Amino acid sequence: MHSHPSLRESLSRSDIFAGISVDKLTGILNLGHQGAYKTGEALFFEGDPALHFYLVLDGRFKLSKLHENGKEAIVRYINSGEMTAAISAFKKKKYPVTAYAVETSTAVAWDRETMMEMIIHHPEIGINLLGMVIERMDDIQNRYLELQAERVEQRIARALLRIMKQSGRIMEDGILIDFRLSRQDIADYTGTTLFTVSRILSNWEKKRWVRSAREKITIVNPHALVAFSESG
Amino acid sequence: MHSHPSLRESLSRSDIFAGISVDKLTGILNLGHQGAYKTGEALFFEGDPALHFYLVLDGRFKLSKLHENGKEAIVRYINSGEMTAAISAFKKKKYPVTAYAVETSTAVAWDRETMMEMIIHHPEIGINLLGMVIERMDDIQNRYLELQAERVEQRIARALLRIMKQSGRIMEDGILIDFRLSRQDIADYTGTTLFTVSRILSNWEKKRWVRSAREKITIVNPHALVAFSESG
DNA sequence: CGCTCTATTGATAAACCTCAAATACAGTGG
DNA sequence: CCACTGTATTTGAGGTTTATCAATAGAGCG
Repeated sequence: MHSHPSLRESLSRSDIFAGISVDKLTGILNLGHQGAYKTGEALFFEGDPALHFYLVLDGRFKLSKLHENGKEAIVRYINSGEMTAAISAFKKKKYPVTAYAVETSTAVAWDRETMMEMIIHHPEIGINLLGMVIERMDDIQNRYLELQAERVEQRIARALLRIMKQSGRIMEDGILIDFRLSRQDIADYTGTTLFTVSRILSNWEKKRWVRSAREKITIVNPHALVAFSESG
Repeated sequence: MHSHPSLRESLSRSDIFAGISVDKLTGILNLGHQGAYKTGEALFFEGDPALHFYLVLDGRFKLSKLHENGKEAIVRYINSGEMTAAISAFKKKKYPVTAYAVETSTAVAWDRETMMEMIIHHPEIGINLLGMVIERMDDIQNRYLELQAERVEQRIARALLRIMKQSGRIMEDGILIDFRLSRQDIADYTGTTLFTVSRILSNWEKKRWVRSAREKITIVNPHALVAFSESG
């Protein structure tokens, strides 16, 4: 079957399926389910019974957790080419995890059993997955440490730099963060309030470190931000 | 080779090697390096060049990260039967991760290559590892959310309950946390200061929720703590 | 019995949240 | 093209939580 050639392209470019031969990829592909998602739509809710492993082909999702007191924490952004898994793939859990599309997006999904089959037949996939998860774990552990050890302003600096690295687009006047990112989003990502984010961004705007509009942020002076984020 | 029978016992009881046949286990064992660690000794520093995957046979370690400003965050405790990996198994990283023995402990270690070999030959191990890492990820993500969304007192309540579940020993007068746990440790685990922890524990002691001595804590009324941790 | 490490407690201050009110902006339908 | 409506954002005032600093007390160890 020679159906999805560009899709197969995406797969072989992803970290997870790197090094898997073309015919194997075709087989893997045929086991997955493709879907399209509009902004705000959920890729999965925690507890989704059927599909558990997702590869983002195009677009971007935000992975967030909702606390019972109403506060939301953005765990990470999942960009195209990246995978994510609903934790319930392995276990039921307390606070719901949800992946919302941040822009129009497409993704492929596999259910748990299929994925396990794939790993059994191609252990490299398991190793790649393991590497990915360990890397993410390291990321969240670092942010956990930063949340404990740093002040809000420093955390926001790091957040912007992280997001910039992943999703920045170079423009003449700086590096534009290439999707709708509100003050509230930044607050949820850094563990503060939209008010505090607003004040800090205003302050940075005066210093010409950033320029911002409604849900759009351009980093004008990344160097200054880096220096600040590292010195506190 | 019929050397370490009790060690093999430990392996087959661990989540990672569950379902692996006895002769395979013997082979796996012979590839690992055993070590003994006194309280305070490091199982690994991040960047340890040789050994990367560790199974705790006996005792307990604390996995912590040190921020450049001197603050320490305890990422989790690793109890006997549990595995942990130095992240540098896959990538170099910024803040050092270190695993310190909290009591006299023993562990087996495998290097990266050996572990990869094992996974290639026994993909179930890869799947088990993946499940373990995803579960830990879920744990740290939950704590990340709680750190953002909850007040100190609530976080300390949850911390004590978590640690109690993992390492509690039932006594006549309550559930004793069975290793040296200082106010500073609790502070590093919950993202606060030893002073605040001390005040809160004193307060709880008045309410008869806990009893505490130097580096020893007994939970007298777990029910009250649970109720408090869930209501805020 | 002195030394060192841990814990307690009080006073003070800083960082940040909360709430309120005003303003700016984007998209929509006429 | 414009008015309208619903968000997003800004900014200020005031309060709360929690960190910081200092000083003291207690526990274990050689």
